[in-house]
Amino acid sequence: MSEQDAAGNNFLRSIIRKDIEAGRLEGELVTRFPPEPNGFLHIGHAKSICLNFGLAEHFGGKCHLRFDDTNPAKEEQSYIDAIQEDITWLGFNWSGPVRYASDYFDTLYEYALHLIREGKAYVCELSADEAREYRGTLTEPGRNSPYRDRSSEENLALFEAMRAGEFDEGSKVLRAKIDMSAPNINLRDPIIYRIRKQHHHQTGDKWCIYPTYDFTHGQSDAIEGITHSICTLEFEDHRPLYEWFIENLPVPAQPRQYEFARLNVNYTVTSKRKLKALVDEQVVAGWDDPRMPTIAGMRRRGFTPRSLRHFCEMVGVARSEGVVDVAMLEHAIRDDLDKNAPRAMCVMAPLKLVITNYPEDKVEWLSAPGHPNRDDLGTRSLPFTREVFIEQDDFREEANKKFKRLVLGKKVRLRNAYVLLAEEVIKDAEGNIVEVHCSYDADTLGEDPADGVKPKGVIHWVSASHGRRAVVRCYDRLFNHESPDRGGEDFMQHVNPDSLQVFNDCWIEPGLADAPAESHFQFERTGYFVSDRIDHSTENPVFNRTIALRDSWAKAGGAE
RNA sequence: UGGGGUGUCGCCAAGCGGCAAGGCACUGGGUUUUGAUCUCAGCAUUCGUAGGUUCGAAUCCUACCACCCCAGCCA
Repeated sequence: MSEQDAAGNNFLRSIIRKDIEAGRLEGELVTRFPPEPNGFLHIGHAKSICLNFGLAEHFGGKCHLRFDDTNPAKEEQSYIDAIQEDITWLGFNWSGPVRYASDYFDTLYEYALHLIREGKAYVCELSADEAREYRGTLTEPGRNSPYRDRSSEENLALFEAMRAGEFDEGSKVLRAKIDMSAPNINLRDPIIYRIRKQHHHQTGDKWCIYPTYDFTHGQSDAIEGITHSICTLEFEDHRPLYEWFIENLPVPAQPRQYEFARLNVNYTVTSKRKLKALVDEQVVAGWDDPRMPTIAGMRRRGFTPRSLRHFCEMVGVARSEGVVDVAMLEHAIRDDLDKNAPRAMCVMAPLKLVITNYPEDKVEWLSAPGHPNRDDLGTRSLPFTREVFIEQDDFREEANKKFKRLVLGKKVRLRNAYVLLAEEVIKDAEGNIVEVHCSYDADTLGEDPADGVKPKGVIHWVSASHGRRAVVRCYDRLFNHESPDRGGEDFMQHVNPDSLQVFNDCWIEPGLADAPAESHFQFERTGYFVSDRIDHSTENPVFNRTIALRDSWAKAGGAE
């Protein structure tokens, strides 16, 4: 086993390995990723995707994509489309066609009839409220429904009438007859079919009764020959029911369910319900807003499939619930982009520098590496001119020795260019610094100054005459509370009001405007950015900040 | 005072009776035309607690404690 494998090792791999060794797998490993199309996929789903597809990849098996579409009231075709795009973007390919639990509605209906004929299911006419009462509580057993002992014939007739649309929604349900006194509430005659006079995105108006999750999932797994059905911990209590159906129905295979702990990340929410609320209440611009922990949002923010997959690998798979520090996610994307993103320069809050000893009309095209330690990323040309922009934060009239940038009367190196000396500050009537006049040392291109005194600072810059205007959006965490979830409905109160900051007067090196949408860069000394996949164009460049560079100076209070 | 789970470093997480991996975070040193990267070093005498078995226990046994999930005709 390679080190890589050892890192990705987890209890599920052990289980599968043992199954293979014991010859319990007749064919190959088959897993599935079963999203309900009622929202966009989020980072937690990414973990499940990496797990299910990753397991199949690792053991040379297959992974199906199956939409768990048993509740037409909440589902939409648009979500189906988005989910497929997310999975593909992450770099996974499902085996065979896109599948739907609704593909099996006919079979599921037959299974229900089978249960009825066996005396193991009945039509119940208790209202929802009554059913709740009869169900008992966590500590008290339930009571049998008065409809529990109908004959198979009567149940068959009633169920068929349900299917024919003869009853109102909520008036009747089909229940499995198991045990109303079971300590596991899921076994207290669970509802397996309910009446929903709803148009279904896949089956249209063919059905007015829909099977529940419990009655659908395991049987769908069996029909598809899923060998290991992996879900999150909250379904653990459903496993006995999953097994009950498999045992009591003429299904073609015997899948097994295994559970793992879902992913939680601090300073964020991973609940489709809450994410939908953020969209519906327009706290964000949409499911793919760069601040959203959705896969589409993170993509737009500038995360890469590789970084997300690496993150999921780092996080691991286990059965203990915990909260992963966002710092780990941030590490994953920085790590990837540091290695792979070409470098560029962008000034976000410009201050004009006039290099007084540089000829007015002169333009030098300086060569700069695409990446400091990757020659394969080539070089780029930077126009050097008399007037350049630097960051306002990179100049001070006076400063202590810790400030390694431009100070009046001191020297600094312009990244990939010359060393210059700040000689004069020009201010407006209010005393604001308007521009700084400097002189440059023509012998310092790629060389240290002749006097041997090396400037301690290096700052980025963009030609004022040849640079291009750009809009840069900086994103911060959407919530300013470590666990916005806790305490129930109040997560909206923790929304960070400053999660988006737009810079409209940014200057980028000219070549950057030609970047295609969704290109990743490191703006040196600033952070990692991506050209927006929707709004960016050569005419109107728009970049999103994916993540800032680590900044030990700021951390130590340097920016004070 | 039901059932099902989980408890190993600030956060994830290996470990499966032989003497506590790794990653993130953090701290300190070095390199550096990015206060980035890289690099070196440090970071659990201890595994929820208390007993017990054993030459030996995070790993086995017992009891206790804490936290999570379950009473949708959601998934």
